[in-house]
Amino acid sequence: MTAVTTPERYRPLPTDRPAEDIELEVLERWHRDDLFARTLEAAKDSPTFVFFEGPPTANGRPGIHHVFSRTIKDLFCRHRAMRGYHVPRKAGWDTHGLPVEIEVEKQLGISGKQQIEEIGVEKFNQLCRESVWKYRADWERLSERIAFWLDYSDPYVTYSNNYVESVWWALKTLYDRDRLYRGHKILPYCARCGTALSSHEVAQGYQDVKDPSIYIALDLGEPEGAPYSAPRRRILVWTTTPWTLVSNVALAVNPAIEYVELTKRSGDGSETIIVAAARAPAVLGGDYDDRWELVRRIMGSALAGMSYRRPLDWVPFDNGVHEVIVAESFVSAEDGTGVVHMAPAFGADDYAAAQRHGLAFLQPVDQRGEFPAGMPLVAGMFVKQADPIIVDELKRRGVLWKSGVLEHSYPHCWRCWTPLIYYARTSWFVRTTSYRDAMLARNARIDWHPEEIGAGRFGEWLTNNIDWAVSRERYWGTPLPLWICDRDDKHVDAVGSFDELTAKSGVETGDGFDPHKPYIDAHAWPCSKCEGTMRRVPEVIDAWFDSGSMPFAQWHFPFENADKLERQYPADFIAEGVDQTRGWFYSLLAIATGLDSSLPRNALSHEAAATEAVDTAPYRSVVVNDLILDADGAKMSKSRGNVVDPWDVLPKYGADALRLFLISSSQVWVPRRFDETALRDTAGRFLLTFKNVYSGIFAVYANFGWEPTHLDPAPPLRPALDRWVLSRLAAVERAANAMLEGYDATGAARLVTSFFVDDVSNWHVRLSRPRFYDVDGEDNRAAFATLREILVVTCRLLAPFAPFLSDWVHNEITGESVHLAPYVRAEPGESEPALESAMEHVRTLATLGRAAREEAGVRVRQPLGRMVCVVPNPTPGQPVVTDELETLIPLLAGELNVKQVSFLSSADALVTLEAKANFRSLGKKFGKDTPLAAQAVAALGSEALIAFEHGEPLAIAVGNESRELDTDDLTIIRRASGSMIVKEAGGYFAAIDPEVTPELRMEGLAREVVSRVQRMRKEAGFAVSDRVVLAVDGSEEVLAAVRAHHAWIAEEVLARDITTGDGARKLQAEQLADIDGQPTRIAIERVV
RNA sequence: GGGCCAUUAGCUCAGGUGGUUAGAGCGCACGCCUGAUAAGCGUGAGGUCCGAGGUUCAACUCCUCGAUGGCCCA
Repeated sequence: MTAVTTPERYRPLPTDRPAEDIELEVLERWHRDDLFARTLEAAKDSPTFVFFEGPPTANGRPGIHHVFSRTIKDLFCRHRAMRGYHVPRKAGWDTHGLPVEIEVEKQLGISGKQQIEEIGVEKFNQLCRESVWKYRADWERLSERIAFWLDYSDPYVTYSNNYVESVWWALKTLYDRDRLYRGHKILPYCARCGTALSSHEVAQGYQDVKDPSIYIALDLGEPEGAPYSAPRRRILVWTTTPWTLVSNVALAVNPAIEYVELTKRSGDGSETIIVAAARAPAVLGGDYDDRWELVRRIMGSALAGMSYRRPLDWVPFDNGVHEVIVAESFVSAEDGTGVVHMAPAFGADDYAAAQRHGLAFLQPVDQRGEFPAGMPLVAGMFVKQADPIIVDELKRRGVLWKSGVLEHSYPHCWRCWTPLIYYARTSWFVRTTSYRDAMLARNARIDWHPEEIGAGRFGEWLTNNIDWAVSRERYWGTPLPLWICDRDDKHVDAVGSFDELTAKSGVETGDGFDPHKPYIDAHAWPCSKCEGTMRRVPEVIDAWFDSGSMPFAQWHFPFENADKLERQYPADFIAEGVDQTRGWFYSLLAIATGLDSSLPRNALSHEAAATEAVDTAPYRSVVVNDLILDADGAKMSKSRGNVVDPWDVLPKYGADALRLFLISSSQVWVPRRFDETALRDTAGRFLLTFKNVYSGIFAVYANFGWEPTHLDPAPPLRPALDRWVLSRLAAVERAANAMLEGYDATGAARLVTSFFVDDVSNWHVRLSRPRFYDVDGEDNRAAFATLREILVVTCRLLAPFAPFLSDWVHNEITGESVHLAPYVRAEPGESEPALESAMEHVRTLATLGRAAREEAGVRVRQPLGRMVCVVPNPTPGQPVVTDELETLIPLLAGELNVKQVSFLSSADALVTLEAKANFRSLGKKFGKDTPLAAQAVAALGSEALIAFEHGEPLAIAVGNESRELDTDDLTIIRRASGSMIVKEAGGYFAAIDPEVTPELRMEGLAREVVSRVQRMRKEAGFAVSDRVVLAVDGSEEVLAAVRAHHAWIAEEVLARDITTGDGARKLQAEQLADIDGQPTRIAIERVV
């Protein structure tokens, strides 16, 4: 482009310039202009769109899946900001909890609570406090690099004093409402480490082991008011943990399962046993029927309420119901005997059943997992080691029915591989079950994406809600603000603020106060109800309670900022991964519902109109994304080594391509594979096309002198091609906006990108290319004005997905950032449905016409004479060839290089008709004979079908019967006949006359020559505006063609002079070309 | 161990109240274009719709069982 003399208004975007380069340039400008702040400032008086940032833990490096969820968050916020909303985005950090502790344990090379205590909680927590910031810089840097606009200047931090104080307020509020209580929780517990394990840890420790598998037979007592005097009746019970039999207090049966009572055929009927009917073969042997006789069948519901004698009587009962059979639906007939032994201290199901039935509670096992001194036989033994001794004792007592060994998967401690035991620990609970229905009602108002999670996974989870165990016997977390009297543990002080703590304990809570362990545990005060001392409970709380408190704790509510909370609650939108279903999505809802009217705008008022503050859930809309898998569909994990580091991907493809790929490859709630090849081929290719249209067409030619002025024709005065694409643009603009408002990012991204590729690049720009060359004509101005509008609006539509390139181009064209532009224009372009449908016709016909040319074997450069078209007519009587279609005919003729295009109202002249059976309709009439009927339909002739189409009856014979057909019964297809080459699809026909007349051939040769010359000009490095002289020598036919089209060729190749036949003439560039098989010498030279 | 979801062209994904012509993009083959050129465009070939049974005139679609992958729960 040496000849460019005008200054470059529009910077080009060389295709070899790395994506990263452009993005870093844009980042630099954002930084310089403080753009994020400016967008907030610009909308400060507008309605607020409330977004909650789910706080990440910054003690791990951010990965590709974080790029994914952060892209989702950013794009919807960005869209709403462009729609004119004020969208504050406060960052937050999740800084408490087990993951932090584990990270520090690793760092110290220690493991387990004992070793932590050896090091000292003070030091340990100090390290935790530092550890959470280990990767903070990485997070901030990555967020910035991927254009996740988030305000990091004043983040909420869950360990900060203000945050902890707000959480205390929430806990006390719950306590005062009787929604926080002390109970027991059965936890997987490692006796060696002395610690309960999280479910995540348990999942890591499953191992196949051999455990005893024993059946015991327990005597039934006489049920009160029994109608018969029974013999000795025993019920069979199965267990793999004999040691828990010491604590047996009840048996459970399923009320809906049938049980059988059997007696030995060889016996005298004085002894019977009871077992689930379905389990008898497994327990007694497949041939049990030979040896056992059925006495009666009993439903589980009838067994419930009976009493029995427990197997071991070593531990006395204190209070509670015991030695009774209870009905429980969790009992299955899949294994065992259909009768389950209950030890409420050692099983979650058992404990829950104990709560329901008021059962006794026996816990003769200490924290080391050992039976206490004083216990017969097993005193001081680790419970698992006591198993054989207990089995022997059962045998001695005649209770053991049979024993064996079972190999199964059992959880072990992932640190020391000690088998875990399920163990009742004192725990504090939020009584979520007491307001479960309110949570369900609030959930019903949440707009879930995808919908199924709200009703399904989350709804189910809420329906089966159990109380939330919020206490943790750990160190680094918000301390549970409860102080308990050492004389009487029913005396409890809940502390809801630091001032309250000061008032109670006298301690100063100003600067330097740290509410964490171990300092907080030092504060004590006299009990107000007795002589005792109030001491804090040792537990900290679940970190999910921290993050679920963020709506108010981020503002230090209720101690300050009540106005901010009022404005920024509830959230209009949140977005996180599916793993948050039982995590943050739940904790937000559980806490907000539990606090109820203690939070502003949080009343449950279903009847209120939607426009009012019926803010019944802490978030109105939630977008849930699924995992990112590796290219082979496997989960990414460190151990597999298939984790993708975003920092490897970003320099290669850029954040725009990465974001666009993640969003558009499939709906965000479907697991997606991360494959660099796919990224390159989809998002990368789209962005390349976008750059090409800007740089290779718009910028290059506009820089020859066009700029937007009043001289540009108004849109209604532009050619149909322009009006068509502007109409499409307006439609896409509307639809993309609607999709984003409905949280369908994938749909919007696909719509915008496919519009740009198909309609803009492949059609409008391709057909308009010659229009850009002649600077300053009316048509040229229309073409530029149209392309400019397309580019500007497309940049805006693309901005949420590809915020860098769109801004670069938008800024280049308009001088303004795209992120300050409106997503939808105030005055959208004209919508012209008739023109859009006419263009659909033309594009379909062009496809068919190309296929016909292909079949005829005539290249596009060779003009042909005529093309005949048929367009399907859904409304007979209305003309198919509308004015709009009429105006587009030249485009079709040009695209297919034919001289004349005409339309027929029916294809009858071009084709013969064939019929194809419609099975759906024929099946109803002919039933089993449908295949025969179909054959008869296929055999119908063209003439009969034409007659049928004109309304005459048509019948086929099947078997002996002849039946008349309806139009529904068959589909008529048309096949080409005659000399034209015909292609058909969906009722469209394009027929091309393949005859090349001598005249057409001359013209074809002339075009061939032009094509060669253009290529030579380019190869010789001439500028597009350079004038040349041209000399052609070769066959008479070629020379004749050149002479015949002399003027046209001269115009096309900018030739001042064309000479023919003077083979000796020497010019700057010369080439021996093959023009349609004829050797031809072509020479050109640049002239001034 | 229990529950849920997925499995469609070589790849990534659409789709279908059960009806005989199952779509798109990429890749591939062939061709076009050569003033977007380390670009652009078109045409075409690719599918026992995961497998096995069953229901039905008819199954890729419905039912049962199974395989593989993923998720959740224990």
